[in-house]
Amino acid sequence: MNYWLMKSEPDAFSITDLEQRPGQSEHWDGVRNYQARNMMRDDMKIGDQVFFYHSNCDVPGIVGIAEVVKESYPDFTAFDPDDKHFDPKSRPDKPTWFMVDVRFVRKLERTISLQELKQRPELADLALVRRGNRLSIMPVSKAHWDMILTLE
DNA sequence: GCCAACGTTGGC
DNA sequence: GCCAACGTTGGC
Repeated sequence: MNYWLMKSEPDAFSITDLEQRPGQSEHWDGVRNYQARNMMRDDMKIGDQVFFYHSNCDVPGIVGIAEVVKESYPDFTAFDPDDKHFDPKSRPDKPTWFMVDVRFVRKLERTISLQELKQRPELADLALVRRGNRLSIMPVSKAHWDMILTLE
């Protein structure tokens, strides 16, 4: 089993939004970065655990846990000219962009803030806290996953 | 709102 | 293939 962290702006889609979706699951559309796409397309498997991270907000940090429930398939929002994430280069017969479905598992008892994660020497090589990192999806080692949960 | 740190685009 | 210009991300 693999572990991941996925960023979302809570104004656009929050952990509470996921919790309130029918079946508490949602497709993770809109990823338009090749590195992130490759991880979704090639490496994210059913049952993988995901830290749900709120970015671009008052207190950026990890707020909950989700789980992969459907492996990669074409991101159909790329085909829709009216969609914010429309990409004319991605065609249904040859899609550029992919997504997975995730399901709500639980909220953390409290937000584990980015500031707090940065202060932990054990997490110094966690991709999230590395300088200049902007990846919206990144792998988390089991050791880091377990360590982060002890902070809860 | 600012701006650093990227990634992408396109002229050459 | 290089690289300047531009757009985006996301913390602060």
